[in-house]
Amino acid sequence: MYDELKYWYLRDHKLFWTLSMSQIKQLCIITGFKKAKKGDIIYFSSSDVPRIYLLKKGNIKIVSIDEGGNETIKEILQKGDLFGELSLEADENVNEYAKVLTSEVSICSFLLSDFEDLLVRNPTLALSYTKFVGLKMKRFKNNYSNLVSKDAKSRLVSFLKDWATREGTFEGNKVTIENYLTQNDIAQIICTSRQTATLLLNELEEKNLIYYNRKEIIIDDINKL
Amino acid sequence: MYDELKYWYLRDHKLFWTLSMSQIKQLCIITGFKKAKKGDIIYFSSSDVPRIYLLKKGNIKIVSIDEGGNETIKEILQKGDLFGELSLEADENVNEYAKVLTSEVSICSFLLSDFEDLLVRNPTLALSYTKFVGLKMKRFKNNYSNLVSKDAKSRLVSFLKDWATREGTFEGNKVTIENYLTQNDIAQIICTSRQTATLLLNELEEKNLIYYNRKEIIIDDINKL
DNA sequence: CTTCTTTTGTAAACTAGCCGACAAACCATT
DNA sequence: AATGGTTTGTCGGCTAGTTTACAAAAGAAG
Repeated sequence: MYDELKYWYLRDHKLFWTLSMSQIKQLCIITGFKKAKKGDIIYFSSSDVPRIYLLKKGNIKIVSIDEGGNETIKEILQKGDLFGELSLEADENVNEYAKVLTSEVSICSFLLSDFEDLLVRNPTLALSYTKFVGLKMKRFKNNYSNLVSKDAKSRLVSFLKDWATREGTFEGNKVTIENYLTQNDIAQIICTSRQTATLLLNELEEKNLIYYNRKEIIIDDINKL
Repeated sequence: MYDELKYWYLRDHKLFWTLSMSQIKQLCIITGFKKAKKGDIIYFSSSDVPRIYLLKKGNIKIVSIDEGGNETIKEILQKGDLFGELSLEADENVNEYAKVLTSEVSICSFLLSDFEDLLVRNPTLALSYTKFVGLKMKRFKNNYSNLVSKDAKSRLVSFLKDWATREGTFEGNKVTIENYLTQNDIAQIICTSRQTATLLLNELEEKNLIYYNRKEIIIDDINKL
């Protein structure tokens, strides 16, 4: 029963598609499972043994705290995303944790060491995993060059577009996004101050390009944005 | 004879340490080899078949051109670094090329497909490679957060420190770096304008923290920087 | 409904760093 | 030693975006 559950949890993720049910079962690498609710903080780095986490349901943000004590949003994760020691190397000096954004999330995790074993025994999986990490790197690179070459406004627009395509529900060119972020969150994601983000969002709303409130964001026509 | 050469070229890289000579020889994956000199441009993305490159000697910069036509430095590579389709996935929409910085460089390359085969057959290598890519991602993340939270001055300082530890020759706390970058290059690396970089470098020099010229940079005491 | 907390809206002052422009210094080549 | 190209130095003017500060609005909790 419970094994079957585990199976589906992993099977869901495209990374594990190639594995047979018995393989996953045999390896039985899921060692942790937890639920959490809005506002909860999940420490994962520098805590006991290194793990890899799979977000099964809901949304979380990965936040890091620098010496000065101010927090930066590193990533926003949705259902199906992996996080934790993705580089397969424990790293103490990073001070990151996850914060729950939606009303309820469920997360499962497995030990890094177990995962390594799995990779060594399944070269094809190892290859897909490498591509997966590579893809993540590309996204980062992309963010980076946006930050370098574009201003806050276009950063906001491309963030909204990205968010829409990843999570929005489309009706033609009209997209509705369930909004689990505060304007402050958005500001941090696009690397600007809260005030500037507010300003820009209102500007977009005045031009009738978007409709914003705390529950949802509606983009009237994603091509016009 | 030539095979032996290939062997050493790969063997040199820590990634390939675990492989035996016969393994490398058998796989015989090195399919390209070229020399180039200062100012030369090496196209690698979107050109014919995807490859992975290994910089054997000298320094190059990876540059990308955006729609507007202005170039951004993505990375500075030194002897021993890998570049190209590291994420194992060809990607046309990135417009990147490499530009030679030092008087002479040599580069060898192999086909992405050959490398994939190698990875599938050597799970341990696959694992190290994944860690290698992961490490690269961490560096990027680090740059990113520097850009977000630090000003130009501290970005310059941390770049100099990083450069020094990677390539400088130490005499106690005094470091000498062979300078193959122009101030414009440095400016692009730390994401600022050429003028600001000049200003900051001169400022550091006035305070006797560094000594700068076109051939070398001497950091008087890396701890005081 | 009242109170408290979080989120959003707005405005004014300030500043880091960009941009354009130009001169001086340096380097390579003939 | 003359020429031409690249790199470095320097100066204001300018602007995107920060910071500080306060108020209004929206939720959450009793």
